Amino acid sequence: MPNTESQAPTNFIRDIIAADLAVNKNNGRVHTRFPPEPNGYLHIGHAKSICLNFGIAKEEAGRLCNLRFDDTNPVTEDTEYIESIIEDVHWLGFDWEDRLYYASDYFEKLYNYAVQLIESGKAYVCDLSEEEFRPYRGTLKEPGKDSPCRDRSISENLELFQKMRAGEFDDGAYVLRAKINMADPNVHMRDPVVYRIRRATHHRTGDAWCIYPMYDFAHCVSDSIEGITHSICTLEFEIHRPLYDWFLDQLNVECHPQQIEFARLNLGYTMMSKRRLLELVAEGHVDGWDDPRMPTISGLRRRGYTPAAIRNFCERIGVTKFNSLTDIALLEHCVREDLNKKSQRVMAVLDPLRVVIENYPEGEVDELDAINNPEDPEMGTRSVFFSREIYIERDDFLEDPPKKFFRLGPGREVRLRYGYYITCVDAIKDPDTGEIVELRCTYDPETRGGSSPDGRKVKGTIHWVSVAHALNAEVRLYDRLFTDENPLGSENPDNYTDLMNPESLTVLKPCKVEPSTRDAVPGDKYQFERQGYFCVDNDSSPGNLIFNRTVALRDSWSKIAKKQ
RNA sequence: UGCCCGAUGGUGUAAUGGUAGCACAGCGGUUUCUGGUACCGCUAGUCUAGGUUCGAGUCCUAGUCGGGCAACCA
Repeated sequence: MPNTESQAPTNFIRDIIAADLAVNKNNGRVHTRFPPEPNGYLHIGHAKSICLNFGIAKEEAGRLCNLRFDDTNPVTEDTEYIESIIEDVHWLGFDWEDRLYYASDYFEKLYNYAVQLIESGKAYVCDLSEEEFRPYRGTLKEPGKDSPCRDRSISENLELFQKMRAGEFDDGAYVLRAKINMADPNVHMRDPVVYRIRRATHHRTGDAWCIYPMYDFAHCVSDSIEGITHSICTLEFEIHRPLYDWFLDQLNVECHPQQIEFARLNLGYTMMSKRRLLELVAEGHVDGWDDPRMPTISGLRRRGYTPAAIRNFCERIGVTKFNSLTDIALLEHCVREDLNKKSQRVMAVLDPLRVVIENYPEGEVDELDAINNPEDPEMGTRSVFFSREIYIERDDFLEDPPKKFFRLGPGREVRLRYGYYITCVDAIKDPDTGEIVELRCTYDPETRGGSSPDGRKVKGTIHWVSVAHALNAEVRLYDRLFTDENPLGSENPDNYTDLMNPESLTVLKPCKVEPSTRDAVPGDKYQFERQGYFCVDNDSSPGNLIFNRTVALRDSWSKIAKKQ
């Protein structure tokens, strides 16, 4: 079935696949894979790759996409990351059926392929240490020179490699190198390391191995083993492609996938480096991988983003080979668009100002009808409770309202959403600070439900919550994590923590929310009318409601106010 | 002075030799019991110089600018 969510725009990778299909390459098969290393949590940049790889597979029946963990470096990898990655890819809405693989599953095969390489004289065991080898590698401009071990006999290489596996040498004492060309202008082709000795307990194979294959060898062979047709990766691997092809050519395998590179996602005011993200977590600059300010999938989930919004974003940004910096406003647009259609509306007062309706009888309660979602009548209606004392938003009242301010002011009339028209008759101030502590208003009983029999118009409608019925809640407002659009793009990328936004988190407490949210559970999403989309946080509980602001509503008043 | 890749409005992208289009952002308007949504309109672009062609964003040449590459990381 074609993708019904949106007609996916074409891109150069789809074009390549279409061209391959046209000449019946791979017998018409299309098989991709998403190959994360389990050394960190997935971020929105990985979502781009996931949507691309799984998206291509989803396009037509018979196409497949594997999930494969590229777990060849036990030092940095962990099962915690495996679990989070599996959860995140599923949450995004993709499925690999029974094709969950690990490069570590192929360790034995990989070893045998390495032996094959040695036997054909294409690899040798080198006893130069990392440091000793450095001068042999040459520079970007100058060729390297051959290792003294380069001409070791095949039988000796075989024996040494076997002993490497058997644990007879110290870490780093020997490596297996591909015998390619020390003068190649591409430094990755200058006899790259294929296997290194590393006594580290692997999260899946334990201590079964003390030698581990390098990426360039493990990755192409793993792709080949799985019958991958199109091996899609990011631009920084472009320079590795000749090596990818070299290994598969030497090994004479039946499946030789085509590596295709695309530009990774860069998003403004955040960063996509797993290493840097890990630092933010480890150094306590954020609350964890799922801190709602993080660009991780788990952070976005906790923030209230939906899988559909993220998938849609990934479609819209396109796929090219050009390094770009995507405007965060596009991501925000995508969540608003999705949440607007789906969210239950509710009234919540974030910065409460008490209002007494002087002519409303004490002790009386009115039950009013409110629409749950004007975008979706099927979501029905609910009751909101009105009484003599209510809270309104502090910034919905101005003592000296400027032009075009449609809300409350002395002597002004506004509509309470789904309620009555009220007119402000007095503003009571704290005698010491001058701060307004309470408003005195009157209501027009004829305007119940929000319209007047005489047809008079009010320009403003404001949200409110009955004091007697309001629930207390904590509300967490989030802003961009960095003050710089490209925090790692400065001259000194190491100082990125200097660029962190001290106001990225604002906690509001106590806020006043409608009683209909009483039983809200983590993950529940609401639109707080006139304010934004909010999501119940993981820390929330029935007696202690906590909401995260996913994204604010578009606010044209703030633009007008700024201009004045 | 090495190798690889790239260049289209402010941003992200489309146009496969034939009217430079879409989305976001910005600006203006209509509708509205959310200053939301929806709808309408406006602003704004082919890195430069040559060449091929009836015709070039697209092909060729030269230049300019940007990114990547020298881990026993992926």
